[in-house]
Amino acid sequence: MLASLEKEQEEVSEGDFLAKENTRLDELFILKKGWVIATREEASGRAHIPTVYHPGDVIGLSDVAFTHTPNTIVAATQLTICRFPREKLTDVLRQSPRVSGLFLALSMIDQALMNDRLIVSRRTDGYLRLVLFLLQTMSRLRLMEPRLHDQFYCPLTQEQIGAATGLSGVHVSRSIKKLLELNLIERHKRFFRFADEPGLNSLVGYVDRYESLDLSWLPEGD
Amino acid sequence: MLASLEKEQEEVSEGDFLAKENTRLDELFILKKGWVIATREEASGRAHIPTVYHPGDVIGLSDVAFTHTPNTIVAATQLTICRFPREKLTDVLRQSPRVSGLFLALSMIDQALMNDRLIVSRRTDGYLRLVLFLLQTMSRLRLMEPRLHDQFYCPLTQEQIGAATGLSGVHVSRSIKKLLELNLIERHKRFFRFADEPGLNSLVGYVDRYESLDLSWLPEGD
DNA sequence: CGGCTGCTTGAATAGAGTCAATAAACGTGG
DNA sequence: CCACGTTTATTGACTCTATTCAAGCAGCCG
Repeated sequence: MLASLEKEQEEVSEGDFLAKENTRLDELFILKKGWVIATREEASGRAHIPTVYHPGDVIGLSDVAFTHTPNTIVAATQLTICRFPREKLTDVLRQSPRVSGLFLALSMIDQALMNDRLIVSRRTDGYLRLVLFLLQTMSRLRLMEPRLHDQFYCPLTQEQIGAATGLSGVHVSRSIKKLLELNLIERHKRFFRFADEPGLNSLVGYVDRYESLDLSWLPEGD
Repeated sequence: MLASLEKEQEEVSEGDFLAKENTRLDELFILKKGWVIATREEASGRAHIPTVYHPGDVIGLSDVAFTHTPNTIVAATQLTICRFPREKLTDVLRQSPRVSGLFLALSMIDQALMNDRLIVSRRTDGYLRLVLFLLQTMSRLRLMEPRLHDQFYCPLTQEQIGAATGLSGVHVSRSIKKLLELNLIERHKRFFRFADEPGLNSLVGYVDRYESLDLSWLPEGD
């Protein structure tokens, strides 16, 4: 079932749009390769990135239920994607209780991650938002590529990291510096390495949600 | 189908717990009457309220996918609830594509609302967080009780509103004062009335997500 | 070797938090 | 019905931290 959804792959260039703000989004995308960001301009004019998508993610699960999406969805790197028209979602619901449950689970997971981000976004200490960003990104990437161990390449500019964490680009730079000085991370260009992951975890009380999944309630069969 | 889920109602007293942090949550709750808050203590020790539930909400949709919930779920008022064991979710997935889709839609809606909150939480202007809180709450309550028009009773203390918006209790008081001075709202005790709803909307670029739902992709039948 | 973009650093500003003191509202029991 | 104590709300003074503006510094590509 899932395989049938991923028949036709498609390449997308960096900077291309998968969806534009205030338009109807009538398909989902399954991201096979690359990073995607959802951006949104806020009333004050500042750009925000509510979500960053990584390989394996289903893009648009929080948008298809609405007549128009509030987000602009952009390829942050070169991509490989599979399109997933909305009617196919209807088919899935009709035909496969298990895959339906998986979609529901995905949505729940996204919500849990966003909850964690929401809490941290409300603290004043900005560098902790960066810490959570790094930890969540690492966890997510490890899911698909366990061999990454303790480091990853972040294709986003510091300005974009700021938009994703709610900091100004300037402050992202300062926060990285602080983490370097505390010997919590190392960095070479856009590679980040965790020098002291337990230390980072305890700073924000981080829990890897992927490690505490319980999907025993999913129906068996296809 | 849905009716069968709501057979046995149950009363819960204010202050009672529906779930405790770091325990397994193996049932959902359908909230019939009253307000419920999910609370969480953050690393620094400050209390946060990531979600406030209102009549009609399904409580715990972001928690059942995990072996333990990060949230403590508390009755903010006297409640009427229906329990919804996790196995029943499995039944729903197996038996009713449409209700499965509805659950998925609910989860998507929650996500969209949280996205809006996340964006606003990242701005510095605190009184705007309060504005969004009021607007989202009003929209949500109107869903079930359209006759409310432009006012509602908020059973939460200002300290709790602060925990829900990411402000200190003190600052909630100041922000309310500011909105009163701008003639955007009126207030009598814990009743809030919108004196200028368009004005409030434009402050935060508010969009009522409930009014832009598109559920045409839900399968027909039960 | 320019010219671009992205990163770093400094100084000044603005806004939210904290602490603390008061005032108002609410509930309880006499 | 009133007096008391507790909780909740308001206000002021001060601190701390992220932002903004601005200038300088890489690093990359043509």
